[in-house]
Amino acid sequence: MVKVEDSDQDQIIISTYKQDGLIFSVGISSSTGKIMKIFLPKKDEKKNININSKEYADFEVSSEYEELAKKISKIYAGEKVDLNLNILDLEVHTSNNKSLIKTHFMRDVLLQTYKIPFGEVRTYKYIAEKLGTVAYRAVGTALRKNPYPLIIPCHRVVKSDLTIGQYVGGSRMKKELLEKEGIPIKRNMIVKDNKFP
DNA sequence: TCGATGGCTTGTA
DNA sequence: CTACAAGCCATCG
Repeated sequence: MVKVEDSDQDQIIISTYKQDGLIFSVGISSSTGKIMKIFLPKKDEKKNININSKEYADFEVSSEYEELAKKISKIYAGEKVDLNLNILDLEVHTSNNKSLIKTHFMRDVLLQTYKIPFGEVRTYKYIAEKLGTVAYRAVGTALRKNPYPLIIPCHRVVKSDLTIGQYVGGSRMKKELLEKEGIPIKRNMIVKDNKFP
């Protein structure tokens, strides 16, 4: 039986925006126009391109979505930016395509995380319980692979003891993101207030 | 397919 | 307070 691997390998358009010495980039599917990947800011431009070429077989750099990349930089800066979910590709793809959502569990985790309001946090346990499971740890594993950091605010998910927890961009970046949203943190611990569920 | 591995949680010392 | 073990479950190779 012959398996066709590259039937849905469409072209990815990469747009970037530079701000304060940081490079923000976003990958859009040329066929659907939806976001396939948000890259956390990088300092090194060459590194940025290397990641793209490693990730995608076929991509081109274009300024077409520069405004979108700019919006993402604003989220990083701590501004409250509303971006609708329908600009993201949230379909479940069981193929071995990279940077896509492969399971319903992962999709559910991402959707639940999206609901966390600006300036608030929830725990991994909370997300799991909302999904009716005790797979606390698997929630973390799913968020680790979040293709849309900042838009899907996985930085707002913290540990049950209220310490920050891990983050793909490093726990320092996670802490800074939370502080920029006005969440009080002492050492590595969220200071509990009435915004906590 | 199955064991190893994780952005976790809880209990115990 | 810290440290560590056991439990849990989705994912990966």
